[in-house]
Amino acid sequence: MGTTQLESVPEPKYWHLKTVLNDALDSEFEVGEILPNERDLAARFGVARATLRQALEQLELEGRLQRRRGVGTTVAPPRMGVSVGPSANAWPGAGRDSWETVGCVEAVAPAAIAALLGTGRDQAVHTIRRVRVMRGQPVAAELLYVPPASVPGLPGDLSPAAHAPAVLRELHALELEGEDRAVELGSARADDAKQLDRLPGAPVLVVTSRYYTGGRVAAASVSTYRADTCRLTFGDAGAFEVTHHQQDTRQAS
Amino acid sequence: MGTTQLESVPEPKYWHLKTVLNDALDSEFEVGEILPNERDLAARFGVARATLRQALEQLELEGRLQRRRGVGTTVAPPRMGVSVGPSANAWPGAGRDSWETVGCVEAVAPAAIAALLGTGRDQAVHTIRRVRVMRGQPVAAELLYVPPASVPGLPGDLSPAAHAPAVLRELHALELEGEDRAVELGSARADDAKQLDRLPGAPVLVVTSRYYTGGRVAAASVSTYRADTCRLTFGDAGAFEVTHHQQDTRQAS
DNA sequence: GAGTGGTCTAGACCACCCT
DNA sequence: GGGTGGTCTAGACCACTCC
Repeated sequence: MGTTQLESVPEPKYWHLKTVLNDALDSEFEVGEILPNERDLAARFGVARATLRQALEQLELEGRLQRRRGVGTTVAPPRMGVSVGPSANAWPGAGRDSWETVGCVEAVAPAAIAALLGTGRDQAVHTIRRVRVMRGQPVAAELLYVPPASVPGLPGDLSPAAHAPAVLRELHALELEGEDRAVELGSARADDAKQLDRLPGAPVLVVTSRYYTGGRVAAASVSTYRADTCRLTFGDAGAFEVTHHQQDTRQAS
Repeated sequence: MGTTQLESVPEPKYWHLKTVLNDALDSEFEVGEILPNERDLAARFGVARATLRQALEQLELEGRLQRRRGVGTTVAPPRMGVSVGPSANAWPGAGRDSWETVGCVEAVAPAAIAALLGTGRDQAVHTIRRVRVMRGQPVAAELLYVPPASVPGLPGDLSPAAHAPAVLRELHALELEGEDRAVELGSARADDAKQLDRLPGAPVLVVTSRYYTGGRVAAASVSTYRADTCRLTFGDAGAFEVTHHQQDTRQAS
């Protein structure tokens, strides 16, 4: 029959649009520059606004664009390398790590956290809420869980303001023996989104950490990183110093 | 004035829909069970199909659902814990790690990879394409780059079939001194998507690794993991053995 | 061919930011 | 108030899978 089936896979419009815009961002725009609004862009490319938005959403997911309601769409800077690896970090809150404590309560943790800690179901744990800031931007919201058993020397009468520092101080006095970590994709809950200056549902990288001492889990944390602006770095050798976008590091084989 | 402004923040429909569906998945469905089709679901909830799809997309992003064109929407099992940490892995390809080599060429790497390796711009490197399989499913597509300088003992006359094993064998003979790693969110390119059994643009976790020997970068890799089905684990203590979804580990403070 | 999810359209209104 | 992105609608057609 000899049916030549070249071009038999029509590329979706939004996909083609995305590559066109991606190339344009490289060649015709500077970081921080604002793009034309969505209605104009859609008209210029001859597509519906929803189709254009599909392309913009992907580019935002990949960290190429930043969109803010009421303001506009701007070209995003390269992602920040954020160290979450072992070594330098040591105990959470140690070192000058640009974390800000937002709140601290002693409450019963959800079942999944209790499983992480290996504590009983209904046991209260110290719960510290913190925000990580880099270059003036919030990059992560975290909940740090510390069972009372891990900080036996903690005074009983603590003002809310003194609570978190005291727990962290006691924690740092222990010897850190090891760390566990997991990363997965999630979407920002309303409270995290607010602290990350994003809308609810924004894509985030959820980092779950366990800190060991004496063969037991002394603390655990769940950190929610902005997926659009952050590249998480692990490893003893320190953060990458790469100035390229991840797309550039991938090619067909 | 005393204007009570309760409920002044109307939740988007798709967001409310998402939580309703999420709860229903926990209580009324089993893993692997197929949901009603999108048109029926939309009608049942009294919303447009596009609105329902927005909710389904988020749930798929969070690993709760799996959708396949022409088939339907099913309830996804909990994400697989995939170890990408140091230690056990050692050199890429060492150990019984369920990687399958798909191809191998010697070609000039893109500029970003050359920067990662610290090699010259136009230098050819061994490029090995591999796929990682777990529980019968492809979970990652990888490109492993090895400069010829790292494998000086490599024979010159290699058949395509013998190329990749020979490069890996030479690599494993070196002493691995350290590893660097970074994780960021991306969307699957067409070629990766095909090997991951997903559509182009599907969300992926891109892991960029550098392997050191003799104080230099001996190899580098870019691995593309399915974000919907994988939870990446790091750490010396081995993979987490958590059976909960990440949503369950997060709560308001 | 019937049924599924994926793409696309052309509109509308809303929430938010700025001036 | 005017402009931006965010949400929502009610349709249509396409690509794919399975019977």
